[in-house]
Amino acid sequence: MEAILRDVNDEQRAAITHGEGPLLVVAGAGSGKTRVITRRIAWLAGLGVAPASICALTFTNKASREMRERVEALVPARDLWVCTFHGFAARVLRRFGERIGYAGEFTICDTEDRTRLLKEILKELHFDELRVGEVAAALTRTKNGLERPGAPGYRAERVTRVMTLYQERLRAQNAMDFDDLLLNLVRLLQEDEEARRRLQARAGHLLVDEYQDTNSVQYTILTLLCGPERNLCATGDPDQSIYRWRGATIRNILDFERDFPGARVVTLDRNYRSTKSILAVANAVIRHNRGRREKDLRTDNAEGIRVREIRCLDESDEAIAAAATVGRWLAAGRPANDVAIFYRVNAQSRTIERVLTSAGIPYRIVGAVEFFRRKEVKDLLSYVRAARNPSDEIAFRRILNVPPRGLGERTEGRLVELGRARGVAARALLADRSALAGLGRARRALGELAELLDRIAALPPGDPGVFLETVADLTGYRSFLADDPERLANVEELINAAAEYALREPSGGVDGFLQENALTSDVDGYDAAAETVTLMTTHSAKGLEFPCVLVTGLMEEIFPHALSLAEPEEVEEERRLFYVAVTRAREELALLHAASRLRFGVPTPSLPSRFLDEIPDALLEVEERGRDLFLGGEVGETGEAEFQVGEGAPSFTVGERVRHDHFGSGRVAAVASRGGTVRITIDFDRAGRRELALEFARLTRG
DNA sequence: CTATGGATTCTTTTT
DNA sequence: GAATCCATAG
Repeated sequence: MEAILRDVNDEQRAAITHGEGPLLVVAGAGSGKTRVITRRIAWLAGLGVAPASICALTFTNKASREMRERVEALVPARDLWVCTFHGFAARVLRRFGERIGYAGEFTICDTEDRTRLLKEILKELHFDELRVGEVAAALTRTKNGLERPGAPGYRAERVTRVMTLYQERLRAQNAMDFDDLLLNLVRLLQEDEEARRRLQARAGHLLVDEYQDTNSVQYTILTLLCGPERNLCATGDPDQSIYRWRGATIRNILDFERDFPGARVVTLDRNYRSTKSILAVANAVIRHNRGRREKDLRTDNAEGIRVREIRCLDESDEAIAAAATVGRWLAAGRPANDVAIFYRVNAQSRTIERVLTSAGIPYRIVGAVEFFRRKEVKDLLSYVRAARNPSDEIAFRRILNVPPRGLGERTEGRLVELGRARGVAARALLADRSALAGLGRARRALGELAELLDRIAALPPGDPGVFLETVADLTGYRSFLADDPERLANVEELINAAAEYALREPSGGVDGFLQENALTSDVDGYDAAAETVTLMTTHSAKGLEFPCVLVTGLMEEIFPHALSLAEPEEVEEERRLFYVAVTRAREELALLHAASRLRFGVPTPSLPSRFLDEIPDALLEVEERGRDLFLGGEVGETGEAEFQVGEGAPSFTVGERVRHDHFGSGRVAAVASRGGTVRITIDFDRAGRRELALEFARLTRG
């Protein structure tokens, strides 16, 4: 018990040890919020609350994984539910789905599946004037209960028709999209009293992280789930609300006391993460949001070094500046995983990657081209889906002609048409010889496909690793990809991921694996042990912290993003996003922007972000870059970054005396090449032994 | 039916 | 610049 209350302040203690009834923890960035939640769970367990009646919900997989790990460090957490809202819904619906009309092995459709389906419907109905993106947006808005009443008109009517058809098609395939998961959970909780009672027991103590990001559907889930006991502990920070576009309403957190009368409210505003310099920047910027309760984060941490603003020429130059800054940190002896680089949109990562690669700086991207969304991975998984859920037409049509077996558009169209006419899934037709009679030459190939799918369907579903291995084998997918080693490697990685899942969740089986990866974008924590710089969007950075942070692309129309500029409220959300970025940093923070950027491939002048103007000059150390200031980097004729390291990095021999800007003088103990970089180990006279990246260390002899 | 190249369109952020 | 769509040749 003592461990649970070690190193906590009065407010944190109050939250951790709060008894029954609703509790709201308004927790500023870096104020120990996760610590409070995890210890509160441990505290409850210590009081004798059964772990099986504690349930902690988060928004991202990353957050739930971290929370689970940290709880496990305190108490045995096997029976505890720690998962995302969507994960929770999927798990529940897998068990109770048939009570609201879904078969057990329903399919979860991702964004790509949704886009495909919508596109097809638009084509079918000849609604050429509607764009997929527009309909998709309307769909989510509607499902999240935010569609404004709006003027009913010809266009809106058509959108509604598409949405209705979309929903029917999903239903017919025994499939749900992400939004349906939550909606169906609401339906289950509302309509099925027994299920509700059982789930309420499961959520005897309900904890929700990032409460400011809940939307109205999630809010409904929470109120239904926490039942009359109302043992709901919500934590959040209005200043970090960044999912308005997904329907999140700050109202939920602002109205907590009204929604849950008698709630206790604890405010944590002491920051334990960042230096004073960094917090000053964060406070200065967020102050510009209106309609916000005045609150500054305070800290007893050191002043620290000033936040750096780096003015660059263009995107390549910005990437070079980022690499050079990272290089300096590495050279100063920081491990690479101390460092994170943030950007506003995923597309920005490409340039940075290129430069980091040529600079030999190891990096890892969190959530970019998501592993489970890659073509080859989705193809193989579609075989599994089609075999496990015979109604899954999206999956079936995806693999119909992959690898190519002479079944083209025509055949696909006929199959679908025929299926619709008979009211069965296209795949079911394969079993029916007479149905195929009119299909001419394709019949033979279809027969073979039917046999293949039957064989897959007959495989034991217990071990997903073996299952996928066999699927890759039976489909001939490997030889199909024979001359594409990168994709082939992805296939192997998928099989590995399945095998790993089998070890982690022995009872999950291939269906559990399907479900998990539908809700996971990349192979998280895949090489967590590796010493690498982390690249990610600012959205994915929420909840994390790093000693050294670089925020790139601080230009108008990027950050804040162009699409947010029309609405003041959306600009405020961008500002909160920037606030999130800044408050991730513990010790060092650099803010980068460029005078020019590529827009649809055309160089376009760009202004520094308004957020930079909101920071008082005195808080920033400005680094101005120009052609002659490049630290070994140069913009080549192609506009590509060519990162060269000085005059060819000088070589040193073991035993030689060297000098370093920061660490002073010392003796070379070892030189080794690792992962494309030359690492040099030096015994410094005063700083002790350090391993540095030679190319960035800027060592001199003597 | 497939492969190809040229035209077109596109851009937030996540589950 | 890149991904996706579409028309045309093989």
